[in-house]
Amino acid sequence: MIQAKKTDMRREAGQRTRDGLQTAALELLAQRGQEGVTLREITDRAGANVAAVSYHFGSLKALCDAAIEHALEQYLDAQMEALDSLGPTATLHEVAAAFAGPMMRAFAAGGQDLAVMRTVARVGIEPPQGWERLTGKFDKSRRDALRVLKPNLPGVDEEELIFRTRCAAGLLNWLALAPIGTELATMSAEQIERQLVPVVAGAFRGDTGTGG
Amino acid sequence: MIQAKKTDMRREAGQRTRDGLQTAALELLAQRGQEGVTLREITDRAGANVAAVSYHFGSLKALCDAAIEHALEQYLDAQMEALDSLGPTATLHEVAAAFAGPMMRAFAAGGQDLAVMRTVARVGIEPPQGWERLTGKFDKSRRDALRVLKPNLPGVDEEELIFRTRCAAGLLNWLALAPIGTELATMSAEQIERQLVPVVAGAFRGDTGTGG
DNA sequence: TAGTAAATCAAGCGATGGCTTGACTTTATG
DNA sequence: CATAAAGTCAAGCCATCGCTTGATTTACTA
Repeated sequence: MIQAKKTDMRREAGQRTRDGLQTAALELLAQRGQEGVTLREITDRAGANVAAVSYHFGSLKALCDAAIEHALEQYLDAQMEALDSLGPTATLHEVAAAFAGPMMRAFAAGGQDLAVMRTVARVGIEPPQGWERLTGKFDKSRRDALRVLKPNLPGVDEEELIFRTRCAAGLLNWLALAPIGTELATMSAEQIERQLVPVVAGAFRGDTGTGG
Repeated sequence: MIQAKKTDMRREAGQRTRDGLQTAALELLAQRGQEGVTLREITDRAGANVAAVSYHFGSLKALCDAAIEHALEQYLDAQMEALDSLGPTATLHEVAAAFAGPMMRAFAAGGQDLAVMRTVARVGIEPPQGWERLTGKFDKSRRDALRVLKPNLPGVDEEELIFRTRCAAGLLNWLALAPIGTELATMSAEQIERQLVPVVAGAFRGDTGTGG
């Protein structure tokens, strides 16, 4: 009989192995980057055999690509959602809080969420070659930031606004990777926000030294 | 006879090999980090034999440590000199320009100077274990920055000032490593300064959203 | 119960890594 | 010239890397 879908234990176990491999890969990518990840360390961590990577993903690189792409998508979606939820009268401080929100929440949460951020940050330094698939999301994220930024900084032309947005994003990425990030991870969400948001907002606003 | 010091060709050639190895190591460290550096690529680039590294430095790690320490010292010295040359009435904009000066000059100069900056930035993410020898210089650099920063930001307590200084340093490091840095490297020194200094100064100043 | 496909496993292959070795060349010294 | 020190070199050792293979286990199907 067809019996439609009684849970197939084989496929379920396979999915569990796949997820375990991807999770282990994400953690190693977060703490050591693409060059510091080895097949055997991933499989040890996931409790799987070395051949499982080839079987489920085809190659180590394909597994890392999958983990990276998932992490990037997760981050960009969270940031776009935060920016889109801002009203048209949002202050620069609120824009900065939304922009840095996903990163700050990851610091407070730790664990997998923080691993996602660290992986995303590493990709910002060493972009894998097949990441053009996400170019559209990157563009939308930047457009969202510019849209909510412009009303607050009418005197700054778009080129500089783009530069400052990239600087702010880079600063957040740096915090995720550098030792200072592990210090932040021990603070409360409120403490993080109180210290970090003014810095991001200040970077957006800029200080030309000419305007009193 | 004693003959004091007639140039010993053997020692001179050895020094040339040592310098070539260290330079090649620095370039590879700058573009691939500590994990992406191989003995054979260094020796190929330097035109030396693989055994030369063991002979002159003891190990690959010792060579990398020497190259990293030299780069760190070069950067910290340049930044401290820039900060020390500021008068007591320096504006926040001038402080930011001095703080970011060595990095901006390296972007404009490219080549070895930029490799030094990239290596320093990488160390900020993956600190080697034997770098406690330079702790004193790091401390002095931070104290210098705080000294020239305080008069401009009397309302900000020291803890936040330290945080903002680390953020600003992190931002500069990020620019050195991320793709945006290669874009900066194609701009003139004036263009770089005009875009970057306001961002750094803004990060120092902060924006709490409470002060109009 | 026999058959089958999904998944797992131990073992090993070829390539590459850091490092060592012993012979060789070069240069200064008596 | 003979000796010794400083440096360079080709070759190889051993570990680890990504990946493959053929056998085996597991869970569903007819």
